[in-house]
Amino acid sequence: MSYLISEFADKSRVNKETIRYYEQKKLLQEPSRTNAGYRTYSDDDVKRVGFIKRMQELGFSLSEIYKLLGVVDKDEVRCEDMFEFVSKKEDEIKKQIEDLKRILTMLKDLKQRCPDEKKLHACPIIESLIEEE
Amino acid sequence: MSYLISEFADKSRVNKETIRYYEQKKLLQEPSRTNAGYRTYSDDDVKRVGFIKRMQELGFSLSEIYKLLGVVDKDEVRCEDMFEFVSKKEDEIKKQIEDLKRILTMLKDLKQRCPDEKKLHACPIIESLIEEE
DNA sequence: ATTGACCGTGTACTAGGGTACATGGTTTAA
DNA sequence: TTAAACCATGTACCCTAGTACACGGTCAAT
Repeated sequence: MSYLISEFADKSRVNKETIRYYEQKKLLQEPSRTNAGYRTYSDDDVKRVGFIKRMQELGFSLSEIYKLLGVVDKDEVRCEDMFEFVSKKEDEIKKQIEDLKRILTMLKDLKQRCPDEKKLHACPIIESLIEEE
Repeated sequence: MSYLISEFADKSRVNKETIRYYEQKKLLQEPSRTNAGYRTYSDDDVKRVGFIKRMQELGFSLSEIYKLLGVVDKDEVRCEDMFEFVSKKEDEIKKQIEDLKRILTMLKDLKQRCPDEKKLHACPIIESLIEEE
């Protein structure tokens, strides 16, 4: 099974420009080519894009995914590396959730204490955010 | 206490280019100037930049912060629909928290697949992310 | 033989949040 | 008075994660 770029992109559920972009960013290895120079791809490549997309959904940036793929490609995959990588991300996400909860509280306060414009102009929440050190 | 731009930027812990950028984006009002045309700033301006930075950390974009600063500046126009603005932001944040919690669950699931003695095994995280649905 | 649907490359564009630099004026100290 | 260390403006450039063209080659069918 060998695909040209459009079919490959469809199978991977991304645009073909994105495929070229991933190649440029070295997330995909240089593909083999037909005599005419057309890129050709395999089912393994489809899996690789799937991996990239899943990692993205988990909140990893392309450069983080690049690092991980580098490890995968070198076959130096130690479970420990991946475990640490995921653990670090977990901490990041936990912190983000805590921050968002704090804002939520602040927004609720703002709505309750300053239900109209007049009160807004002397809103103690904004004041306290400005004063805080 | 009046500062030239470099001292002000240092006190606010941002670059002086960022100060000019914020001025351009109307997050900072036009500063007063010396005879030579040099911008001068006060301690209140330092507090204002502090507010901007704190709000940014909490996930607000500069244009959202601009709107919120309308309260501080007692600007009727920017304060219009503040209640709706805050309500909308509240919903957004709630959704973000739900998304992040979902991701957190997924990350935890991934970690649970790791064997106890991590160095001895092929990584099940990579395997489960690379295999198709 | 020509049309249309592919493919290739390179470049430019998006938004958000800045950063860097070129060119020139001002202030301060030796 | 001249050099360093500021300041001004404007423009170009960086990143992220792509998207959109323009211009040209290739291939299959009519």
